[in-house]
Amino acid sequence: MREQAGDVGTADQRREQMLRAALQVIQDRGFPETRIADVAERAGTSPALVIYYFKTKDQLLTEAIRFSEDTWYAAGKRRVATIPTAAGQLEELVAMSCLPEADAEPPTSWVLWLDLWAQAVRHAEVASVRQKSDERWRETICSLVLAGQEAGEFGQVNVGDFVDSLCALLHGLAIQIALDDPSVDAGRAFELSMRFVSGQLGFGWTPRSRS
Amino acid sequence: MREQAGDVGTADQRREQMLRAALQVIQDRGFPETRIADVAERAGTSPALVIYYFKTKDQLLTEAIRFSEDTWYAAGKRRVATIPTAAGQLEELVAMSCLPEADAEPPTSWVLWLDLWAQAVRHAEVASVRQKSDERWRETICSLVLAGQEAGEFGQVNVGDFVDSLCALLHGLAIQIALDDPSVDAGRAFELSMRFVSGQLGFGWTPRSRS
DNA sequence: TGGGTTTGACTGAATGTTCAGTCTAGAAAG
DNA sequence: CTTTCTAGACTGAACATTCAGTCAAACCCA
Repeated sequence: MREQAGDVGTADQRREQMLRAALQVIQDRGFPETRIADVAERAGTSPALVIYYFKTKDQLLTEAIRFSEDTWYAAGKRRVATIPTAAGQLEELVAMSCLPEADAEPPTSWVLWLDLWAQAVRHAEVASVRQKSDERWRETICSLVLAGQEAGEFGQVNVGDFVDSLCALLHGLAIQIALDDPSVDAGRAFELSMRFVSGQLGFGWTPRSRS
Repeated sequence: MREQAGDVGTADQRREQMLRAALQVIQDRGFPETRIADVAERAGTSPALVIYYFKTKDQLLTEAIRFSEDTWYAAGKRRVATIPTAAGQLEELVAMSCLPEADAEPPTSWVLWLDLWAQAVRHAEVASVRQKSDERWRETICSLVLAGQEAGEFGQVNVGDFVDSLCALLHGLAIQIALDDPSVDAGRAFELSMRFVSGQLGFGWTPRSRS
């Protein structure tokens, strides 16, 4: 096997390159309208090669979504790890699901979620990706809140109820953001979420500048 | 034109019949996978006839969604009108967006919303349907809350913030319900929503039996 | 070392299917 | 007889997938 330093032609890298390309296409054409040819073009290869790596279009798209979710979750974990207080961590998570990131690699945007949800209805594989992703996310928040409660940062609310409500709220706001709704932009969504969080958990919070 | 009493062949009725058929197909195939032939079959006619009534597939689907939203909104208005207190009215609206209806004609289900959102991203016409529908809904709740506040039923929260949060929450919960998420079923969604509402507006509320 | 053989990455040109939309003509109503 | 409505057959384009093979690196064995 080629193990040299700057080698960009490895199979794994090719795969990932295609997954990224797929995500971009999904983002601007939508999941069901995404053509293999588009992905190939974006990745600078031929349709046949895409099929060579992923047996079917379906597999390609499903893996792309999974890839996106995993990356997003990993980024969340990483960012939270750098923050000391539970309140700060929670704020960071809320920020992640409200405020757009400049870096964005791959660009896990809200639009993708809309497709994810719509596909999950009929597509079992996608449904399971979503389900797992959601669960993972909820558990992250859950344990974070519990830690905050033990540390005395947060009041004693029912954690299960709080987490489910917060997640629903964030998803609902994500829809507005994704669709550019004039009444709720990203900043507003962030503020509403944080007001909910601080109100429920009983800690003080005031709007600051965006990071 | 035929104006006789029991006539089911009128153009308008034909249209509506097709719209209903379209909604059913969208529901179980998804918006982008809905074929003219499916709709025709469901409506018991030919594809050509469907095109005769709606010039294009796109127009058919868009109108179907609009039809669904309008019907749903009208039903909401009607139901709310029969209830005296603002708190009761609000509860009814929350129930409508959480609890499944047996009658359902046409079956405005959550699944449809997922498609609506996903389509709205790229499809301007659909986006405007969604936008208007959302706005209408928000205004309904808004004026309802204001009325409740004047009547002294509700406390003095910022109505704009409350409405946007509630709508987001309801949408987020709708996703879970639509996707049969094990952690949040319809009943739970209703309870979480009502707890939020009563908490924010400061009125007493305890779970009762579903209507 | 050098020949042959294997293997993985890759491609361009088919293939076959699926559909939206058209065309033509027949039925029904007035 | 004319207008409105309806259907069956058809067309043309779009697209996923297949196929038959090319090319080059890697491995093997004398």
